[in-house]
Amino acid sequence: MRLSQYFLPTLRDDPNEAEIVSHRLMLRTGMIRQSSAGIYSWLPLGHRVLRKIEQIVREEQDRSGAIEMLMPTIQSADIWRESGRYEDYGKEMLRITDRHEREMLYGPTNEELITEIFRDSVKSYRDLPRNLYHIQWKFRDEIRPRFGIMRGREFLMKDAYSFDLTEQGARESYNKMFVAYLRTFERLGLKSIPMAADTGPIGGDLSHEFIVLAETGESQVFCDRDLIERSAPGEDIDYSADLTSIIEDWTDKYAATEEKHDPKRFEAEVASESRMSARGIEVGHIFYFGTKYSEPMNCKVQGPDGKLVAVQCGSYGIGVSRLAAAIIEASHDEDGIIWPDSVAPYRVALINLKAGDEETDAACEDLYGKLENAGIDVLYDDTDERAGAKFATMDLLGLPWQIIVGPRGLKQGEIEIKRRATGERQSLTPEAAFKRIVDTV
RNA sequence: CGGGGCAUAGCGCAGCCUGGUAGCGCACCUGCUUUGGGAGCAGGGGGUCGCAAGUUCGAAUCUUGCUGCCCCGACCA
Repeated sequence: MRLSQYFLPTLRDDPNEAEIVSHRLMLRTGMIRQSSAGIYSWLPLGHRVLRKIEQIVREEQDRSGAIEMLMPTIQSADIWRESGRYEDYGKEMLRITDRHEREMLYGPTNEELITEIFRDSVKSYRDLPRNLYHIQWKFRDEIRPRFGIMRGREFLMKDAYSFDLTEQGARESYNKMFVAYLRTFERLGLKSIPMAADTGPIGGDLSHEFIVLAETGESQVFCDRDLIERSAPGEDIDYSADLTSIIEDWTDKYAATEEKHDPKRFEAEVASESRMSARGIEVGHIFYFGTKYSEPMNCKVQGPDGKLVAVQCGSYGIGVSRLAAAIIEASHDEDGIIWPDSVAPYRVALINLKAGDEETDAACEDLYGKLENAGIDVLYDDTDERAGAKFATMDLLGLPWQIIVGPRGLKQGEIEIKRRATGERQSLTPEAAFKRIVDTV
């Protein structure tokens, strides 16, 4: 993409209303614009990031055996009456009346809808287990939206729903999602820690929040330092195998959010040098809820013995739009964003230090064409801004690599590449620079 | 929802107290000079001063009502 042709309204100053760093940077880099309280438009740059995150989430869901679909944003109140949640959900649910005075709502979640679909289509245990997911916009009319995209009212969420015949089966489905989440967050360049969460009326040990560590995170978390060193299972993970040992490995150390923190247990279980207190952001939540919806909504299948049984269910959320902010919270410096390679809106910033100079233009055009042909996303600053302004803007945008081309270097037959994360620079011939970048993909 | 604050150009702000031609910085446009870390000079464009009513010869400024947004708290992917 040529910057001269792009839509990238950056801001030099911090907007007054932006309190946290991700909100400030998202506004300044022209990723988002507020539309009303807690509701945002995603401008081209932000949209690219959102799509990249979404794609990684999708790939890991697919790998785990979950099946993608798409449910609507608007739902009928009827199914929410069936589950009994229509009254329970309160004012957080945005209620809408259509022209025929039918009661509708903008979905804050989809348990009811997926349960209705499933019960109408599946009658036999032979069609279990299944895990269905979608990536769709949700709306929760938060009392106080804040922190930009981080706690907006409208947000993009991946939500998966598992259906099993037995509790044991449900536990296996749960474990698959657990592992898929570890892989997802790692691919997004984040350190995530699963923490036991409230299980609600069902009880048991099957609910975890996935917390990303970031200095500016909104909740206080306490854990064993060992957990930070763990890495997620590799691509070759076999989801049909027993995953219990992996889960145990990740849950045998102390980890709790402020709400569930027990200082006495913390001190008893964790050696003082391993005790860690940090800030975190909740980016995922998984839980098993058994027949909470299948029972009242009559979602039953015939078992091998011919008897009807209510299906065992769980649901699994990832805040896709929130992740964009969480990644920035976890990865930035005083100059701007530092995108992990996997979600960067463009991999390379190509900086023409003297647009209009024949030799410089030619060198840039050549590189730009080669990079594009190699399938590498490149944002080419072909404007006639001054060098300093270009550097500042590109540092702000935080693309992983900068290729800096100017007449001075070209006289020696060299251009410069810079790694945004470290600031490390290297002078190379254009050919070597191209090869260097291609090799990192 | 309780408490606090703000609303003047795309962004950041001054002007309001003490009513009288709407201003500054950044951004934007034109020209000249400049050109490897947010350039300089000159010229220029852009504002129903959140909305409505009131007071007044005259309201960004005073009064009342409303709306929007932000911050703190309880709640949350």
